[in-house]
Amino acid sequence: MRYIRRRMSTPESSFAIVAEPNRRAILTLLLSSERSVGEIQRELQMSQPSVSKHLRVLRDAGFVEARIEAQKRLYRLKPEPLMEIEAWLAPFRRFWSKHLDAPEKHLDRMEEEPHVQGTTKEKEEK
Amino acid sequence: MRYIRRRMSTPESSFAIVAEPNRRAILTLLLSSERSVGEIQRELQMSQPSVSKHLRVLRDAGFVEARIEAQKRLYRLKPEPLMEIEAWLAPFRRFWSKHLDAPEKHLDRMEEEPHVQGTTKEKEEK
DNA sequence: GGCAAAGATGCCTTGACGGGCATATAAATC
DNA sequence: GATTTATATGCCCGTCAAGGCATCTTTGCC
Repeated sequence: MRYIRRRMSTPESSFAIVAEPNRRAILTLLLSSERSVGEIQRELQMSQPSVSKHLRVLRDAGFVEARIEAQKRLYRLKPEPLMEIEAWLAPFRRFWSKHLDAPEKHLDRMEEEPHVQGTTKEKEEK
Repeated sequence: MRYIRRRMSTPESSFAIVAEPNRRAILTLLLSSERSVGEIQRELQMSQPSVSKHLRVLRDAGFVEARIEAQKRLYRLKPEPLMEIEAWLAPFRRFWSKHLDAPEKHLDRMEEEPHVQGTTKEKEEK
C-alpha cells in the first residue's frame, strides 16, 4: 500500500487558489462545519463537477482535507495555507496601522498635487 | 478640466490582483518606501512595460497611488485593498486559533481513517 | 522647436483556468 | 452482481491575463 504523493501546488500559489470566487465561497462555507460535496453544491448552487474540481484544487493546495463517510466525502478546512497568506500580509498591517491613524494627511496631499489618474489624457470611457 | 472616473475593479477582485507574483513583489517593495517605475524595474528585474502594466492594475484597484516628479512617477502604497483581504481572512483566523492549540487531535484522526488523497486509486505520477 | 529620459499603451501570441457535459469510480444495498 | 447514490475525471471550448516588442506621451532641458 504505497501512497503516491500528490503534487502540492507551490506555496507561492496559495494566493491564486483563493483568487477564485467560488473557492472562497467554499472555504467560507466550510468555516461553520465540514460538508459533503452535495451539500456544497446545493448551498452554493454550482454544478457538481465544478464543486468537485474546486475541492480538488483546494485539497491539492492543502486548504481542505476529506474524510470518507459511506459514499460521501466530508470536506473540512485546514488552516495552514490561509496562515501563509496571513503571514504575507503581516508587514502591511504594520504599514497601514501607521497610516490610518492620520488619514487626513493622505487626503490633504491628494488635493494639492493633482492626483495622477493615468498619464495620458483620460479618454472617455474605456 | 473634468476627471474621468477610472473603473475601479470590484472589491471582489482584490484577491485576483494580489494573486500575481510580480505584483506582490512590487507591493512588498513599496512597503519600505515609494519608488519610481525605473527603480522597480531594476530591483525586480522586469521589463519596463511589464512594471507599468502591473502598476496600472494595482492603481486601478487602489493598491497604490502615484505622484509626479519630473518625468518620474513615484508610486506608493495605499492600505485599503489589502485591508479588505485582511477582513475576509479574519473569520478564518478565529477558526485556526482554535485548531492549532491542539494540532495532535488533527493528526491522530488522520492516521486512523486512511486519509483521502483522491478517490480514484492513485495513478503513478500524472 | 528638438532631443533625451521616463513611462504608458497597443497589439499579438501563448498558456492557464473555469464551465459544461458525458462518463468513469466508489460505496451501499438488495 | 445489478442498481442507485455520491463523487471524481476527461475533454472541449471560450475567455482572459501576462509577457514581448514597438511606439506614443509626457516632462525637462537646451
